[in-house]
Amino acid sequence: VSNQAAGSMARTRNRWGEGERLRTEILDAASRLLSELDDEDGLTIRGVARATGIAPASIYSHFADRAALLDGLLAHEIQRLRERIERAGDGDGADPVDRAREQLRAYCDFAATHPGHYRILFRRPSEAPPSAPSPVIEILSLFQRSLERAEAAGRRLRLPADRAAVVVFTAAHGRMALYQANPTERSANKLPQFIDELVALVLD
Amino acid sequence: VSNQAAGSMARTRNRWGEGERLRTEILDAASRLLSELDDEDGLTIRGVARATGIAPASIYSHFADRAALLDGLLAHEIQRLRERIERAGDGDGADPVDRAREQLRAYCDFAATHPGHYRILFRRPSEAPPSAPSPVIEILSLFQRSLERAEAAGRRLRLPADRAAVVVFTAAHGRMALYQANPTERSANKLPQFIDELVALVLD
DNA sequence: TGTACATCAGTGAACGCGCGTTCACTGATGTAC
DNA sequence: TGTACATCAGTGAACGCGCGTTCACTGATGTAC
Repeated sequence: VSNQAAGSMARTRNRWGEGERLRTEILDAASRLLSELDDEDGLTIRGVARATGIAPASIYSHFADRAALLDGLLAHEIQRLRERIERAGDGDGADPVDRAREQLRAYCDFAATHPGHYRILFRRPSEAPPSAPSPVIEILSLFQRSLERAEAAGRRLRLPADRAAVVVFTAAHGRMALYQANPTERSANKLPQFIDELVALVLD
Repeated sequence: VSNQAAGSMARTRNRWGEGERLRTEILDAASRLLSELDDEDGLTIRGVARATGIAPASIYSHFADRAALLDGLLAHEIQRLRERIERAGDGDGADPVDRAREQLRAYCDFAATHPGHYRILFRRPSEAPPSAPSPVIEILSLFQRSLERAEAAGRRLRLPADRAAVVVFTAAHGRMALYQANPTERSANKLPQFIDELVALVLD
């Protein structure tokens, strides 16, 4: 049974004690919607309810309000991206620099193929105090750890690993933001070259 | 006479033949609004009209619709930023690398102090065909020219100037986007260091 | 010089719409005795 | 085993709101004769 279809498709309600499953269904539907709209403005309570196949009021059993829904979606997407990057770094090739490069590729690939999901990652959660670190910092840490492993394996960096990670991560993000503002095929083709140059720049 | 005040302040209408002046007033009011909201969602026809001190219908004499208004605002802000960067590069210090660094500083400073204006720069204009270059490319070109001047003055780069410009610009943009998602004082204090590292990375 | 008319800058009221949120509810499934 | 009741998952209708856009208009300033 598919829930992604519009109106006519009836949803079978969850069984007793399984009400929490709807939370995941809502997030999945919102995620699907985000990939079509590629813009969080279109992510409305009513729109998500339509995409999930439920009544708008049903959202409120699982999220306090629209802001909480977007926060939940952000956490959902951050986790998806983190898993992808970690998997990309698990390659059996022993060279830690190659693995860091693979992680960078996974990051850029996610941004290129899921622009809507990517954009939401940089939202500041609404409930969090201004002092709390943005969730994207988690992603930055992944790159930092990879560079530290490369250093531990004897590769020399031109900057301390934490600073090099900031350069690599911000350049990748900036590049993808630029690509999203101007997604030409020519630009997409140059992405691998960009990644290679970026890694080469921080290596000694 | 100030137009920035709310309702009670009456606006004196422009004289015959000077109707075009309202266009600028609208863009200025929208720009002011953008710096308060730091979010383009809040930029509504009615909101801009309120900030300008005119009736919503009056916007339509100068902009076809809301999308055209946002396009006009984008062009307005791009020009402001370009002027700042060009002025920063006009320093009397002869060293072209110092001048490039100053331009980069001006760029980051604009992003840090005008987050709302900065964010709108990466909007894709609505009327433009998908093949048209995004207006931010203009800014990228400024950095490329600076690096080419440095090369012409005998400084060696680790990458061709056009590729180095992409790295420098995207890293700066990514860094500022990260800062906006997570604007801590600690992060702001490290900005000069980041800029220095970035310039050093592309130099041989 | 007067006067009829055109043009200009801008308005006020109304339209239909989709939104976030609330509230009393329904019907199925579990539990206590 | 039956039965009264509690709890669960989820609904339908309604609310008030601000939005983009349209339309016929107003009053001041210019121009033709």
